Amino acid sequence: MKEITSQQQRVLDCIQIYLNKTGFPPTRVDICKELGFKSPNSAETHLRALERKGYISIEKGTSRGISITKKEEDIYIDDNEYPIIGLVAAGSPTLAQENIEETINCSESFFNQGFDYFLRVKGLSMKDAGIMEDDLIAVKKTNDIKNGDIVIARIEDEVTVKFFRRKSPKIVELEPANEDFENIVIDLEHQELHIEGKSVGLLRKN
Amino acid sequence: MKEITSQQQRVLDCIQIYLNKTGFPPTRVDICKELGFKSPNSAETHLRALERKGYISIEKGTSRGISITKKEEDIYIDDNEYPIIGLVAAGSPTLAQENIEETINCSESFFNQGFDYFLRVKGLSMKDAGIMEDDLIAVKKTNDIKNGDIVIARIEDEVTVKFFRRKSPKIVELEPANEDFENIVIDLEHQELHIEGKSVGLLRKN
DNA sequence: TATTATACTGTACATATATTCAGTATTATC
DNA sequence: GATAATACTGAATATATGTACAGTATAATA
Repeated sequence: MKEITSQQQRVLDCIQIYLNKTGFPPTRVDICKELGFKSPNSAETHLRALERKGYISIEKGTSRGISITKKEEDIYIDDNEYPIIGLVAAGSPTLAQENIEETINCSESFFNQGFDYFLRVKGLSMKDAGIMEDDLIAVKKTNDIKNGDIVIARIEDEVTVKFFRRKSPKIVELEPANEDFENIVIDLEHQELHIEGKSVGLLRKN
Repeated sequence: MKEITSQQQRVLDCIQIYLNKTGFPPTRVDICKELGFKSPNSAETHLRALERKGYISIEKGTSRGISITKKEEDIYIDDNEYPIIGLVAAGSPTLAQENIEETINCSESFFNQGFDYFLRVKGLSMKDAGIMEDDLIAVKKTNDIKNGDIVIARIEDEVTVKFFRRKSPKIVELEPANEDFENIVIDLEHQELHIEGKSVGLLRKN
């Protein structure tokens, strides 16, 4: 992270204080009022400098579109805050900040086994297993998968939740729990299958 | 804190998720995009309702001037031990010591609303609602029941979990979520129906 | 010495945004 | 049966806000 000047630090502090006080970021004019500037462009140039140096990000054309960039230390989940990650149609579920909807505080042993994050379910392909849309699956990252486990699997770029069935050393079937969906048969010689983890529990908020 | 409707809850959740994702609150149009509304006034009226009920505050004339009011539950660091009670075929679920299988430690606000105990589900009469055998339902003791709520009901000595449907002032139907089960029709003039509470969430340990 | 970054004032303008008004429809409440 | 609350669409508007442009001045850098 690049060095910032004392004035830039004042602006950065001002944003944080304003956020704590109001719950939303300041406008250029708000910053000017707080710090005594007379032109909104004074705030603008400082904001641009802070963005260039990686301390904030600014959404273009968006009012109050300032967000303070989280330091890496803050991203890693400490102790008992477990992130909820949206199940995106394409791409792997990652712990990148922008994918985290919310966090839930509970103990590591909440679901008997340890787990790593919550995955928000899309669709009804596992409805007969009692997994409904918007349910939160407690996911444990592991390669220790047994037949019949509910796994979070990635095929190419598609992430899906299904029962795991190994048919032969080279053939794996991913089986939905919904008669409207078909089994996904994967020939490991020709297709790549990545197991993100398995379900160790489920949480539903009405 | 007053009750809010499911749509108002969706808007509240939308604000929280938007905040977590971007670092600043959404505009009316942002909320419309997220929830599929076509008029900014749809978001506006929901926001006004949420403000009136004390869930958010809105700064007048200020873009993105929404802040989520902290709940009392969030201010106190509460973890409580919530008991798991077995759903016995006959008799009311009671908090008597001998009925408590185990306790679970979590915050009161774990399921958005407060709740009182966990009920372990027997049978599959609610399977199409994603409630499977041995699941734990978070039960809130209340008489504030709306049609479509999942209630824990006692008829004479039999305790059951079903959808609540009031058909007329004197007729209530308890509707299972499983085509192998029949609706239970209760004539309040001739049968006693006691509502133990309603489901506000669900927990499953694999 | 020329260039770049910092640190401002001041004006102007397109547009992002809150907010009001006019409707329609359904449901709950009195 | 009337009233209020919920749940929307759709259009219109004043203003809040981002952002570009034109300047001035100082300090650091190459």
